[in-house]
Amino acid sequence: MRTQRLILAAIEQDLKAAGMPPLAWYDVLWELVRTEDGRLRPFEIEERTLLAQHNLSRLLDRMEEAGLVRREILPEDGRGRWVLVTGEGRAMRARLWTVYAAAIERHLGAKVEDAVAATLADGLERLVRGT
Amino acid sequence: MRTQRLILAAIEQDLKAAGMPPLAWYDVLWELVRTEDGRLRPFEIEERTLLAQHNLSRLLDRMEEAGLVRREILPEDGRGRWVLVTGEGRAMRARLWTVYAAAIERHLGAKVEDAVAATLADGLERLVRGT
DNA sequence: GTTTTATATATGCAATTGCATTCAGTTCGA
DNA sequence: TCGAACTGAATGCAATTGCATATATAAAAC
Repeated sequence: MRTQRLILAAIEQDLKAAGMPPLAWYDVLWELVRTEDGRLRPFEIEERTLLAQHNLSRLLDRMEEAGLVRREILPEDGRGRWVLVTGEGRAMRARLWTVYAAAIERHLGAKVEDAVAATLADGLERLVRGT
Repeated sequence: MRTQRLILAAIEQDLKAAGMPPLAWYDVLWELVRTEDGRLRPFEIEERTLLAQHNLSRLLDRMEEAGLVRREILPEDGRGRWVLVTGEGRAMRARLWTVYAAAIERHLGAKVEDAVAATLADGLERLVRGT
C-alpha cells in the first residue's frame, strides 16, 4: 500500500508538472487506442480500467469536453453508447506516454533490477488471481 | 497498480459492510496507539501515514467529532497541537482491527503462500528505498 | 401482449480531496 | 530588536468521488 501510494503520487506529480491530465485519462485513451477501430462501450472501459461506472461516466464527460473522445449512440442497442477516440485523443495519448514512460523509468525502472521487477509482477499477479 | 486497487477496494468494502469507518481512520488510530503515551503531533501522523497535511487536518476534525481523538495545544510551541487518542479511540481501533485482520487474511493471506508474500514485501520495500 | 426483471448509462446530492492561501507562532539575520 | 523567512496547522473554494437513484431500453416471464 505504501509503495503504491508513493509511486503513484510521484507519477501523477510528474504528469501534472508537465501540464498533462491525470493518469486515468491515459488509461482510458490507451484502452481505446489499442482496439482495432478505436472504440469501446463504456462498460468495456470500465472492466479494463477498474473505474467505477458513475465515475467513468463523468470522466468521459470531461474527456469529451476536451475533445479527446466522442460518444455515439449505437443502433443495435438503444441503451448503449460507443466511445470513440478522436485524432486529438490519439495525439494526447502519445504525448502523455512520453511523460508517463519517463516517469515509470524514473520511479520504477531506475529503482530495481529487471529480475526483481519480474518477481514482483509475478507475485502481484498471483495475489489477484488467488495463487 | 491493479492489484493494489483491487485489494484495497475489497478491504474497504469489508470495513464498510461491517459498519466501520475507512481504513485511514485505522491508520491514524494505530499510529497513536502504538506510541508510548498515545499522542502525536499532526505532522508526525502525516509522515507515518502519507496523508496530505490539509487532508489529515480534516480527517482529524471528523475523528474528533466522533470522539476518537482529542486535540490539545502544546505549551512549548504555540503553532503545534497534540493529537491524543481517547479511550473510545482505542476501543474503536481494536474493533476495527478484528475486521481489518480478517479482511487481510481473506484478500491477501489466503491468496499467496508466506514465501511469496515475503518476496513481495521485500521487492516493494526495495522499490521505495531505491534498491 | 403486458408485466417483471435485468442491463447500460447518466445524474442529483453529499462527502472527500486537492490547491492555494491564511493564520499563528517561531527563528534567523542585519 | 525588528522585520523577513520559515514552520505547523487550518480553511475557503473548486474538482472529484461515492452513493443512491433515475432514465432508457432490452430480455424474460407469465
